[in-house]
Amino acid sequence: MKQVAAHAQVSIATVSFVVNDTKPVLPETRERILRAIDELGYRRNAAARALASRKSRIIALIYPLLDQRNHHAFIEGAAAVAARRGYSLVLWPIHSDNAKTEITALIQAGFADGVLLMEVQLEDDRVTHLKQAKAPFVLIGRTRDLDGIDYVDMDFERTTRLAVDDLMALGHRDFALVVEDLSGTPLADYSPPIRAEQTFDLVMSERGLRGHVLRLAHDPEAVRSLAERLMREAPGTTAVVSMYDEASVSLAGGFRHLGVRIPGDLSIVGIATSSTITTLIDPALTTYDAPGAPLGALAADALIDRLEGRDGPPTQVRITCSLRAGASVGPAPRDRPSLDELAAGRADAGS
Amino acid sequence: MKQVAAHAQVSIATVSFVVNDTKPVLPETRERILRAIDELGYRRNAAARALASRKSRIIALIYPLLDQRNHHAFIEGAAAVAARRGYSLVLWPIHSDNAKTEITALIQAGFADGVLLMEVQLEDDRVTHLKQAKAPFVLIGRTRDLDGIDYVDMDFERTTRLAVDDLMALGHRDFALVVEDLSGTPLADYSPPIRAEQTFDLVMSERGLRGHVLRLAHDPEAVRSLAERLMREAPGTTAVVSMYDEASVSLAGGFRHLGVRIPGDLSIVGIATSSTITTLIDPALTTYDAPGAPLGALAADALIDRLEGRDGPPTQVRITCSLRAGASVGPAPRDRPSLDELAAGRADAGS
DNA sequence: TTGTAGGCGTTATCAG
DNA sequence: CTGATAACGCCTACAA
Repeated sequence: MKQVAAHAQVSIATVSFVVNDTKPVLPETRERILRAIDELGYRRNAAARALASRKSRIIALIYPLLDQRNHHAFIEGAAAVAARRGYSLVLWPIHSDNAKTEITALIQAGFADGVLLMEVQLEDDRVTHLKQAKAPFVLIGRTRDLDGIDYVDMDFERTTRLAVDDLMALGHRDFALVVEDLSGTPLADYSPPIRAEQTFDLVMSERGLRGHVLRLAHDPEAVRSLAERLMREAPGTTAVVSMYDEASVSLAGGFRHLGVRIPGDLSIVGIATSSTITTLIDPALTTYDAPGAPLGALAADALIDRLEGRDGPPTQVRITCSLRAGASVGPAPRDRPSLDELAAGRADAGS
Repeated sequence: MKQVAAHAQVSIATVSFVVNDTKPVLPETRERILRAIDELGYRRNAAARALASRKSRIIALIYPLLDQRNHHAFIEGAAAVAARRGYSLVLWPIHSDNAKTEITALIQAGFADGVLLMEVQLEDDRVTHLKQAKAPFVLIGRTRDLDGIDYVDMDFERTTRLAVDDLMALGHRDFALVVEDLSGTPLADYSPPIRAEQTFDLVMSERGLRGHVLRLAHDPEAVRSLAERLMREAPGTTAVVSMYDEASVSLAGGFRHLGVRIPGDLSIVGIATSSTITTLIDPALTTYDAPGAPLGALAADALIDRLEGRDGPPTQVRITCSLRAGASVGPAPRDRPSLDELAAGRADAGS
């Protein structure tokens, strides 16, 4: 910086002013400085800057290591906004075991100015730590207590209703919902499946529909045999709403194998879908896609707003998943035999 | 730090010595200092430390945004090693468009001491930039020119041979290989599928086997119709080696639907498998799993070694994928009709 | 609009 | 083994 100042015949302070755009500088001086910067290939030192300004201009996205979800779209959305606003988004992998230490270290060391937290649980220790450390943060997802908390989230309630309504309009009356059963895992308190299930139950009773819930542990064998299970537990089902992408794959494949036609005999839709695997299902799954990129962008914007001193009411946004047409949905079949009879019949024909 | 020094009645220098373990300190003084640190809840400031020592103790894993691969295991391996050795691993999302700017910024700004680079292409601009910026780096994957370069990689050659050999031992003589066709994408020059294909061709001719290669673009329709395509192009195939997880899912599902029994009529194995989706295939896919965690760990270790001044020959490691048994492999069928005849026969029976 | 100068919190060198 | 103290590179009142 000294060299740049000398080269442009100004003081080092002036260089700082143009580099940070923090004070007005005559166009010609600015020009001279920029040229000097360019010629000398100068880049400001992040550590020194952070030390002097007490701001790192880094936002940390706490990156859940225990988890196999697909966060790509979300990260992209957040990274784009961060870049546009002069921040760096950094993914900080932490184990939930030592969350406390790592989070306070992250903040107290001044490494990050603020935090984006994903895979939020209804009661989430990390949120407590973040509050204690007085770190600005924005949740992706929701805790039970949302008072004064910035968050962005998918609107699972509306998405669930939307999916059911669309299927109802096609004449379906017998529903099943597939959700992950996370009890016993570190994500036991993760709310999306819980909320989807509650909404589903509610809608079913409101509309006088039949609804069966399939909670499915993250266990290959359980997932693989899902079609058989549905057939057994709710053979009258004509429409399945699945919030578990891998299960959707298995379900479609399993029924196809059993001779149940999709969507002729059974309609399937995915909700809150984030993996591309569903496009590979045959027929391609109709989904209500998770709005990953917009959520990431909103979260980053909200956080940076806070960092830059915007106060006011918390950002609390929910986005409904949007429909991506596939070929797995059709009108409710008339007088279709139960799924097990159907499968048995087709099996006879095929033997 | 001043407060801690006062509280423990030593100089601030001494505090630094115990905090960094950089000079011998009397056990009792150290004890006093540690206690003071604890009582005051002191944590050293990352920026100041980086500024004074000219080291950030951060290693950046350049995180490919364009890509949907599953890097979880790898990241976990690297993060664990980094933590153990007192470094922070940070994932730095960059678009390949402005790779040059972002990489030099990352290094010149002193943000990271070194870089881990994944999804390496045979000719990779980012490597050039890294060299220019004189940044210590370790590749996960390989460039064409490896002279003096630290890298860790999967051994696709040996893995491919291994898979073929195991299938040969079961009597298979008619092979097909499924690889991603990345031409026309930003990853066009990504070497794993290229090398697997070359090895496959080589092994086939060495052993006098029949081998058919299916290059498959990342296109839902193409993936979905894979079984039909194989049936058409290489109806004599009895064993498929797939390096494309999504395609494996589609293939297994497709053949099951066509009445081709797995593994009775056709064996399928996955190689370099990194997603858990293959466990959901029915029957569960037999795979040679990508050694993500060990590779990540090795890469991080190699990088930190460099950062800490170990010189000597470059780390150049290749790890072969290890077998995870599934139920998709069996002995070669005797006198099996061609796949299309088989499917036609079963379809007749079923209609 | 620009310059001066005092930190920012640590590390590291050099004495003691 | 411990203590002073000069950097580290930049930001930011405060002056001019």
